[in-house]
Amino acid sequence: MSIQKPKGTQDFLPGSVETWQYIEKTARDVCRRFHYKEIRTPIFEHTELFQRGVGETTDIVEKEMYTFQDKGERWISLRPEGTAGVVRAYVENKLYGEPDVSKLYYTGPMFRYEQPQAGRYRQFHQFGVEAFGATDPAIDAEVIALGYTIYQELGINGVRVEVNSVGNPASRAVYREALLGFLLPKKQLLCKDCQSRMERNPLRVLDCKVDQHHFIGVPELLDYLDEECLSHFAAVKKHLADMEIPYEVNPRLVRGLDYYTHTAFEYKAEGIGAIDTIGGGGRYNGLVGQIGGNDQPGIGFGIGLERTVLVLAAQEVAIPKEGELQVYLIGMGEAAEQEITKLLYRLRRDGIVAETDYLGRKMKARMKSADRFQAKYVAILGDDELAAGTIAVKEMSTGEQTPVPLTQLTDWIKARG
RNA sequence: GCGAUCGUGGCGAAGUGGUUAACGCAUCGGUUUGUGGAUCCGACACUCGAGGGUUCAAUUCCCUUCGAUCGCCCCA
Repeated sequence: MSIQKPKGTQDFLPGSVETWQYIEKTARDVCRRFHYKEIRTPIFEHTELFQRGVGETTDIVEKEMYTFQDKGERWISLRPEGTAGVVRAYVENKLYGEPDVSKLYYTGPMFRYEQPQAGRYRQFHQFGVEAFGATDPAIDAEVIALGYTIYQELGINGVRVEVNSVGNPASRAVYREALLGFLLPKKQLLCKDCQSRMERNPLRVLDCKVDQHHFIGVPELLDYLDEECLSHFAAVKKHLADMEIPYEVNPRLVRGLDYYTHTAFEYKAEGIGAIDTIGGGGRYNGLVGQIGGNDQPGIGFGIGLERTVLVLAAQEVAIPKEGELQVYLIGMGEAAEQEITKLLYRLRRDGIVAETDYLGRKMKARMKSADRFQAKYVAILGDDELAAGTIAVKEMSTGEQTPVPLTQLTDWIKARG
């Protein structure tokens, strides 16, 4: 039996990889204008980084990481998300010593051992940004706007931005108690999932899809935020409004990673199966300190690229094509073939996308190839042309054929486009 | 981790416990020994994800395993 790719991984073949390039190019360009710089960090890190950063009790760290011991008996994990590694690099390279806010972006593969389903893979890809060193709510809004702009410029419609504040650890602890006080008497009425959520992460109970009617009168997190949290959240919303970023406050938006404080947000889209979150992030003011740096605030998000691809496909967004074949060369006879080798290389160096036949096929088959490649022109060189020092150039869309001096082929193609 | 459905040539897709595994698309060749996108003719699966079992006989029945799709949990 031939070897198959590991479960939950994908090959990105020519024809679909262009979509990925389009997303990456667009995202990079938006980051450039927002003045974020790329950072590249290892795909694997010490396991401890994720235990400390993502949170020891999260599902991700508890049961979804690809963890192994290397030959030096170090515990290593493939990164399950992007933030922890960037924070580590920020601390290790003492970027906090720089006078300005560190505004970084990254893209690459992440790994989680999960059951694959629509929009979920074991190796998946994220594009993310992180901004360190500022607590100004304007940065929160900038980060949210950046992500929104990427979706806009990709040509995706109907992306919803949901925002919330999860407060600081102190106010969240108070809320947690109040919430449990409300839920405990109703515990038997709730679905099985919620009963187990109550123990592991009570805030997530509010996400429940079956039992919403039990939650009438439930205490809301926003009511438990202190003055500082509230004014920060208000300022974020003000900045979003100033930029005319459409957003909705979702008081029940809770994120799955432990490190979030204050601002939490998600980007949502319809039509890609059971999953609707295509990106998400938030502020993490305690994280840098936990990783071992001096305590700098930070905020960021991650965009799920597989999910973005699904949305682009669902909305039938046209992907701009690049590198289309301009000319297909055909040489008939030994002398002509020799000349084709030289001509082909010269065209390519001159910036023309050029191709020829390598299967020794007949004229008709070569024409078919050129047609399949959607070549703009076919240039045919035989004994007659060779003697005249020209090449017969056929424009495929019109069928019109003209002799062009061999030395002028590049200029002729460039002039005609 | 749990559940459902599925796995036949490059792709899509029929099929049956038993002599040659439909068909469509694509591909290749021919009709035209230097000209594509149309038509016609022809070629193209020692084999039905893998392993084992039942049977005189299995692609078709059973088990295991691998994978895919979708959903739950969780998340991007």
